[in-house]
Amino acid sequence: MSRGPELIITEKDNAARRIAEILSGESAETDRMNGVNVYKWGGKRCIGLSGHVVGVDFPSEYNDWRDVEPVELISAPIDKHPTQENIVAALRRLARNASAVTIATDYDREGELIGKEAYELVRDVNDDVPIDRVRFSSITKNEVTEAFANPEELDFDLAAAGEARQVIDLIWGAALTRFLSLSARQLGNDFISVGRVQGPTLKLIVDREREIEAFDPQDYWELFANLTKDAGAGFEAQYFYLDEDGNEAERVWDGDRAAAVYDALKETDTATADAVRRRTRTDNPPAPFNTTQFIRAAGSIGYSAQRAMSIAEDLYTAGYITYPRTDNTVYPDDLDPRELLEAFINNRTFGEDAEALLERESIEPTAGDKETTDHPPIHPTSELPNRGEISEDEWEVYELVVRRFFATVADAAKWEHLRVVSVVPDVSVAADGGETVEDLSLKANGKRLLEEGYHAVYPYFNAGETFVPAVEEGESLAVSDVKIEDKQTQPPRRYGQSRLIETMEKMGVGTKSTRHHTIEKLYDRGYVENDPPRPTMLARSVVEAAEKFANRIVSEEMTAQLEMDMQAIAAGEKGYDEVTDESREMLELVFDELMNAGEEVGKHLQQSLKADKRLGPCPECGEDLLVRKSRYGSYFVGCDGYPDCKYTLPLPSTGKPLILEDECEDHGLRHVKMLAGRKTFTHGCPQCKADEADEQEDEVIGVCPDCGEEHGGELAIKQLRSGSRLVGCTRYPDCEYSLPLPRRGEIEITDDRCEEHELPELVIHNGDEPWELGCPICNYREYQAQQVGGDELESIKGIGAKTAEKLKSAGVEDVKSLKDADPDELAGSVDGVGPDTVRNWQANAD
DNA sequence: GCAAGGTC
Repeated sequence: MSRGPELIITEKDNAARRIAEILSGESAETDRMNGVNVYKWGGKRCIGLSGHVVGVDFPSEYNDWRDVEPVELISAPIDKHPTQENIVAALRRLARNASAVTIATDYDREGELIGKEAYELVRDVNDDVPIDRVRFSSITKNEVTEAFANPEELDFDLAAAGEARQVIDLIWGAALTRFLSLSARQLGNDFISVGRVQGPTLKLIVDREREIEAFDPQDYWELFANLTKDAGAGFEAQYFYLDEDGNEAERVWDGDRAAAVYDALKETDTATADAVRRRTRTDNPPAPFNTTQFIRAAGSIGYSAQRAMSIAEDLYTAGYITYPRTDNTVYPDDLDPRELLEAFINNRTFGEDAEALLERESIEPTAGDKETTDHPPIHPTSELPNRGEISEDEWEVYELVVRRFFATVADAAKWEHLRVVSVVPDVSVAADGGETVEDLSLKANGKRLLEEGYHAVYPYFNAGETFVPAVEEGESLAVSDVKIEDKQTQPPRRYGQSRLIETMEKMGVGTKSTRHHTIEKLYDRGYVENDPPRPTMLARSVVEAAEKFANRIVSEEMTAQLEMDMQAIAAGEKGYDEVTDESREMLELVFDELMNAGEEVGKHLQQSLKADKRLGPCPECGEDLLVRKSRYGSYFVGCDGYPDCKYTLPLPSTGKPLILEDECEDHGLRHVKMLAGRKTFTHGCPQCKADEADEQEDEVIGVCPDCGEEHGGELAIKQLRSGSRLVGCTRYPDCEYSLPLPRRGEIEITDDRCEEHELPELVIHNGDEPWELGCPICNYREYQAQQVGGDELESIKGIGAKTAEKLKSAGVEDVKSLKDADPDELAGSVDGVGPDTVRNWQANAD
């Protein structure tokens, strides 16, 4: 047995650092090995992996999609190989002479598998070192020391359950993806993918679109009247009746009847308050954040799922919030809410709220339904960021997390609901050729916030009140302002990103760490566009093909079945081989059907791909004009009749084109929008844009500074056929001098001239405020000067204007000198900055 | 160049 150090292996660097701190009593030092952090103290070494450091895949001879029949993948061998070479190498080096190894990966199924992967890597280089496993549900002193005092064994059955999932996902995903891609001849970047998680997610979106299309809107009417008590304030009440089942209904489906009730109400002066009901309702504070609910809340303040998670990950890495990937909605016992609140009392933004919360005698946090053992619900840590140090977006998300924590320890709110039903008795209603005498009912629901409770600290929920005055039963109310609104039933709404993630969670599809990635993947694959995501024709085709031949891959059943099998493997009731063999057999059956349908499926997919690019008829030959991509990566409009028809139209050079539903009335072409993040804009009909440019004469405004003297080139305002405008040389393409101009607005050429460049000052008229752009050369120079250069401190994540100022006064002027600085030394000379923060900046600068 | 799952 070797007498080397004892090695501890965690799932990620962050956990390694914290565990080392706890076990060493903060005396651990950081070493770098192959670019990986290794924490060392006494005879111990602690290294963090990066999740899975090995991956499963087919051997390289299966790499060529055209050489291998997709069906062959079902029985192909599967290899495990390192995917994070440097970490694997460091781990091997440390393991070789370790005297003991402890696996301390996350306490969940995937963590057990990651632990087994580490186990195998250790065993490769060290046959006899004892390997333990420790389990703890949060990285705190008590839990960690307790766990390390009572080490356990690795659970190989649980890890095997995870391995079965890996293999089944790989085989089904790879074989079917290759089959669809090959059949539609979509190889390279534009392959057509399916998988156990993306399949059902895409089907959700496609199914909803089918419902929307099949929806048959129904007309109905709603009636309202204003009721007034004495001379007091009026309130709105809505007409209702009892339907066949005796339920209250507000929608009137018969137009004649609606009109008759309207006429009758208009003739009415007074109604009588018939039933007044007052109720107090408790409005409990929300449960702690898990990933899904966090994404949902961030969505309600305008962040996409992807963006919200990316910000949360940054806040986590910086140490301001806990781990953002969690299913847990119950705070662990070791979280002392009082202590955490105290960390906020001196903060400008949160201090008052924290103090108010602390003033109460008891603090009882809320709890959700799910309690897991790997990570706590998302909550702020006791380390607070300076507002100026993080970006606006980061601050907004951070505030959301802080306030959610506040809400979970705040009091319930109390509402008073007041319902007033008023009746207009014995009204004659003339409809359907007859006349009836009936009582017309009007109802109003008011609500008033009696106790603000958690709303005081958590303003993200609607706490709006509806006013209805105190009315006594039998009281007489004046009727006025009778209104009738004609409406239509609406189709179901498309899933937004956060609703999609919630639904995936409910179906048990994907995990807290992957759901937002899956949605992003659907965008990347060209299956959905826009936000909320809308399916393309390709997506429908893929779902249709799958429904017909491989329904499992688009059904949530596959995950449900897999989950059961994994539990059986973990419980020792089923074997890994049994489960994977069964799955292989099922896929064989799928391919029995699929093999004969390749051509048909491929044709259908190709038609849909074309439909997704179709703009409308070619003016020269009548075939379809399609959005195409040039060899150089730019987009243009070309004819499907190519090479017989060579008609083309240009598209703007920025962004990725999205074909809109609107169609140009003149040319029958769909409008185009260019997606380019913040610079997204609508291009419109490309034919109109080209025509405009053809009609527009270039307007000369001065002499070209590059070639004017030598060749007499002049500067002119030009409108290009691609829709963009610029100031360019009349000798183009011999002289390429150009300055950008805004895409929109009318350009006014004033009589004022710039003295330096002898060009007229320009004014852009777009909307209310004219924009004085000035001399185009000066304007461009200013614009360039404003762009933050690569050597500016502020280009580093985590450094805002204020911090940059402080750093400069400490003698750190640019990125290079920051990277060269000694963290401890620099931290000593800048207020409110610790050495770890400096290290973070240095890492971000790379 | 396929999946889904970790982590960054």
